[in-house]
Amino acid sequence: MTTARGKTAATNRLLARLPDPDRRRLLGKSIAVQLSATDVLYERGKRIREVYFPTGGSISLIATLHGHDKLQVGLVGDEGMLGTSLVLGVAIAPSLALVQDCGTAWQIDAAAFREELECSVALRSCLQRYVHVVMCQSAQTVACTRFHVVEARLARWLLMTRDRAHSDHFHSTHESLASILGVRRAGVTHAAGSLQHQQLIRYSRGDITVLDHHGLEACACACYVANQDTYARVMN
Amino acid sequence: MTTARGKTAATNRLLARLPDPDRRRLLGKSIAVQLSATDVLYERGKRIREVYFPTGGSISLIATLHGHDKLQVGLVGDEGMLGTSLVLGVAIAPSLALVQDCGTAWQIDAAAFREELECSVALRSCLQRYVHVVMCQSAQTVACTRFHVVEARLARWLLMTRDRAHSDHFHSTHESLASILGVRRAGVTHAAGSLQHQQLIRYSRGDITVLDHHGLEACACACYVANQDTYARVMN
DNA sequence: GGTTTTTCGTGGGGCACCGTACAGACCACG
DNA sequence: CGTGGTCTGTACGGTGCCCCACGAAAAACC
Repeated sequence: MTTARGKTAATNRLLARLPDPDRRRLLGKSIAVQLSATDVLYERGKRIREVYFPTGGSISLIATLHGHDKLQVGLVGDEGMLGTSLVLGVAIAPSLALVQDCGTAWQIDAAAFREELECSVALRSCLQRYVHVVMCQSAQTVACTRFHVVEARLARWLLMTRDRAHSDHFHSTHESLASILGVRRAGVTHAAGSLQHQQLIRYSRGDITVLDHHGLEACACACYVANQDTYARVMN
Repeated sequence: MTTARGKTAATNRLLARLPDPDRRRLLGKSIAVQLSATDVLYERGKRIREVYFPTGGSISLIATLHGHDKLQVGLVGDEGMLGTSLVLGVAIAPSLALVQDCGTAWQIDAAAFREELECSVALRSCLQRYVHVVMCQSAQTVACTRFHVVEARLARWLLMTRDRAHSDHFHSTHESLASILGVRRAGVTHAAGSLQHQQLIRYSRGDITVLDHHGLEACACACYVANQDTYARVMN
């Protein structure tokens, strides 16, 4: 309910878990960058040149099927990182990564990141655990996308984005939501209209406000809570 | 087309990539086990006690949604391994793993496996790459499950299982296929009937024979080839 | 201030698949 | 040889979403 505009010092939750020396050494090799909406950070199959630790905003991981259909397969904010492949020693991006909600991030050169991985046991351990979380969530998403109706999946997306925006207010049109959920634009209009009718959200021309996130949770599929649990269980 | 019943010395393709000394040391700590159909190797959320390197047969990774709906999210044979989580330092299984097609595997105690991971750079590198492959395939599966029709997904599954069985003949009822694909049993009957009508497969009471795998590939979604490409590209 | 662009609402016809149910065919077992 | 269990074929009404399309309203641009 709180809009959380307290502008807490921008941090990344993965980096926050590192011992001070390790984090400091990593940040020493990093630069703070601004991520603007629709920026393309990775393209599927292409080389990963930098990794990112978001400290605000969110990045969408998108799968494309032979050019036409698109679908979001992951959403990364300050709870995660971009470039998990490098943690596994592969410098190829598995999917398109584009900025959904503008924000900031720590950017590190791929080679420098690899060096740090070698040096820091804590970094390796932390990021490998995160990769595991991503794999679990990915499996969950397969089933979710198959079985759950658009309205529930939309509610889940709204909650996830809200968490990463640290705000009840963010931006996304029905059109882009359709591509995220892998449905028609009209399908989103219908589902969003229903949520608005239930007084759970309010939106107008791309401006979305979450009015009642508890109500939204009730509307969303259990995948939202399941993913949160996975993160908490594995990372602690 | 060849039934490949040549019973080539049972090997695991991941282990085959290791330098001789590393592989020998790992196998020294392993035992050969028989996997029987419907054996449960892992349960979601529970501790992983052993890892497996299949040398025959196939194991199904299954996501369950709040008890009811089931769906296969991965299929592992002699091209892969079970227990990828341990490669990431997590001893918790992300999904249910049960034997689909009986066969054999090398089994290694989790602790011993961890030791080997520490020792062998080649093992680490190889398995981390494999984890990356799994992540890519998982992303593909999300989109596939969302967009592709049952017949195409069934065809893909038949091809994948055929590859892992190293045979055009294997066993699975419409009922179990329904749970794998996340559709009704009647839906499988319909799709399988269509494939049989096209002379691509023949089946009877659970016995499935692939008659024309090139024709099946034409029927299957591009995800089959895409996953093969991913494996080849990343592992080489 | 008028025109274009973006965003959202809505409608009709169609398709893939669902839930359920029943019946025939084949196999195993006593 | 009969009986029961397993596996498969099929049918019917219903639903969620598709494709296509048109219209309205708000914002952006000149």
